Amino acid sequence: MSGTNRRRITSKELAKLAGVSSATISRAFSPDSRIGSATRDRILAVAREYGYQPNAIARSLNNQRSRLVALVVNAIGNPCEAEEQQLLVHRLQARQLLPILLCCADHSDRLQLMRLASTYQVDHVVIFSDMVSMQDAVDIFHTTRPIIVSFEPLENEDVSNVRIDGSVGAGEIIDKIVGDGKRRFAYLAGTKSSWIDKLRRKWFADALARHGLAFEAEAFGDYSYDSGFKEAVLLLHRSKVDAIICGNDVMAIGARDAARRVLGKNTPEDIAIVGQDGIAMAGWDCNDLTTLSLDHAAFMDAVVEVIERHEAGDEGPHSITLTCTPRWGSTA
Amino acid sequence: MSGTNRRRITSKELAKLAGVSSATISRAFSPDSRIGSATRDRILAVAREYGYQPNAIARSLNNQRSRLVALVVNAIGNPCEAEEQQLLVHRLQARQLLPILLCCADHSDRLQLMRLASTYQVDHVVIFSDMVSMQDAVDIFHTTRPIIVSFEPLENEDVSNVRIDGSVGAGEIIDKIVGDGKRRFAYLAGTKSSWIDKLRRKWFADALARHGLAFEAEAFGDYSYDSGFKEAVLLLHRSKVDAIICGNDVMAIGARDAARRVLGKNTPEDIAIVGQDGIAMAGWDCNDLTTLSLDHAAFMDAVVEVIERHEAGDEGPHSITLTCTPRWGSTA
DNA sequence: TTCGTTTGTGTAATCGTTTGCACAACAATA
DNA sequence: TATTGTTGTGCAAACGATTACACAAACGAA
Repeated sequence: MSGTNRRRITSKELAKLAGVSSATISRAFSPDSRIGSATRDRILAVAREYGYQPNAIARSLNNQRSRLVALVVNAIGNPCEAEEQQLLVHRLQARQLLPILLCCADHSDRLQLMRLASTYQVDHVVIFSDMVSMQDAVDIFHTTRPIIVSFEPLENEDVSNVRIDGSVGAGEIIDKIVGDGKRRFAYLAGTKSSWIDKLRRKWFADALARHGLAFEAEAFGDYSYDSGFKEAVLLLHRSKVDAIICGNDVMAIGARDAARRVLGKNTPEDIAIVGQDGIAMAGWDCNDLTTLSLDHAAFMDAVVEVIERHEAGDEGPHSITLTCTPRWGSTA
Repeated sequence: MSGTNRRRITSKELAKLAGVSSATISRAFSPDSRIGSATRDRILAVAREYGYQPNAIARSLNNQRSRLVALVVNAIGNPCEAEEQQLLVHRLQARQLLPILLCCADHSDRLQLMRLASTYQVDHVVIFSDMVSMQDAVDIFHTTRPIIVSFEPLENEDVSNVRIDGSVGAGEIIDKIVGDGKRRFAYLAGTKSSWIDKLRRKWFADALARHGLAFEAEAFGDYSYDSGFKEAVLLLHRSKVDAIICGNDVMAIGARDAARRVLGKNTPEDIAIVGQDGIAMAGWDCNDLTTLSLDHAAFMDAVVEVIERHEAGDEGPHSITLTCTPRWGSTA
């Protein structure tokens, strides 16, 4: 009930109250273990009365399984990651797995943070952040069943991963824009160091190459609206591009606003602007962005699929590849 | 190094390797404990060599302190919560506290979820969600140092909390809009059942009352853009309001788009639209929303302040109140 | 009746730390 | 030299569960 007692009751104490041994208490809470159903019912009743719940920390120590999952992300504030995390957290919760969030943005010491999480004996690790090297992650979590990485830089490691391939979708988008008469492309990257971003850029660069074109200008932001706005202004002042491919949707919205407000250019007539991610906001009436979109639900299904295989004892490595598709808006 | 050994080395094993007892290993990792500095250095060196880190699960069991913090939120996808969570997670990480995320949206069984988290002996709980009753939270986490609730329905409980008061700011916004000649107000609520939303509505209703006005129409959404859009359309079709106060910024953006696109009404001339939260997106050039804004950083500072007092052993209850201020845009 | 099997329960070891207590070595003091 | 203090270390008992093993009771079959 609304007990205000500070201390939690232990299985040994409950055992005394129910007139059994603590082993029997434990069995009452394990779905398939040899125990009389009368005993179980009685124990569960007494447990409810005294608010007893088995201590997960103690259980984890004994089991060698914590049912904790470390989620290594860049920034929750980024809508794309937020949408994905939301979906993943729900899927984990449905499986009685609890997510521990590690946020790598800003100047936190990422390695130390991962080391800290690893001391909690997490059962799984999902790396979304491209700010940590895969090798560091593998080293630090060497004891955890091999980690899952969300993107894949090369086919180098024997690490389970979920890979995103947008090359085909990027091709379709470039075809359309070139078909509309645009020839002078710029790439507005998420970050300078991100390998994810380098891969994504390559999808579009390859598609351009098939038309005998290449990026005329480059700029680097930080995945934020403000950086998209600011870099687009600079870009459009120093070169005469008529199409900008952006590292994500939020930057694309920033770039669109910059083009419209500062340069007086409209999409798609004066300039084509393309985002990446396919976040919900891109589809809002006020944005209506053309974007290379990923099915986030399918993405997270894939992540969970790998986790479940690991749970089942099949350590893989497993690899699942997903593709991105264009979502057409009025900006390109 | 890049060891691929599955099992983690224990303090007892390391003790053998270093020629000491496991107690000494433990002391080497405790900042202020009686241990010779030569011994400590040697142990730390050997530990690094074999990749030893103390097992936090075992430590938690012994210490009765897990350094885990449960964050009970509605939805990470909601930008306002995402921004706040981001700030909070950083502050926690800086204190070597790890956040466990409980996401209450959708149809997950919130109570069971909280019970699950409570078995992990979390040191603190922060309730952001208004989908769980405070009483449930207090009951389930009765063993944890009293929980922190982000808003406060009434002065009813002896629970530490951080309270948001927007009454003054809401008054300023209403004054401005009434001064601009608007008289017919609607409230587009976040949800029907949320007590947070009821409080927020009251701030504006009280301000209207001072002008001898009241809300002429009401509608209920779910804090999403789509619900803001849809409900605004219905609202504007069935009543002749010239000002809409929305439950959050995202719905306000949806309402603004609906007014513009479906009804052909512009802000602020034809209709005033006001948001709440003060998320970054509200300030984007394409939105430029007038909103009752909260300083999220100060908010999270306050949450951490309470956590730190609890950590220091002062269980309070503590209460901190923050106020909201208008952020003027072009929609009102 | 007697033996083998099934069922339900208790005993005790284990998971990997931390920490109170005891004690040896050594330094400082009288 | 004998007497205190101070340091550094080990021993062993927690912390709160789970589970292999042992065993008694109940049951069916011969």
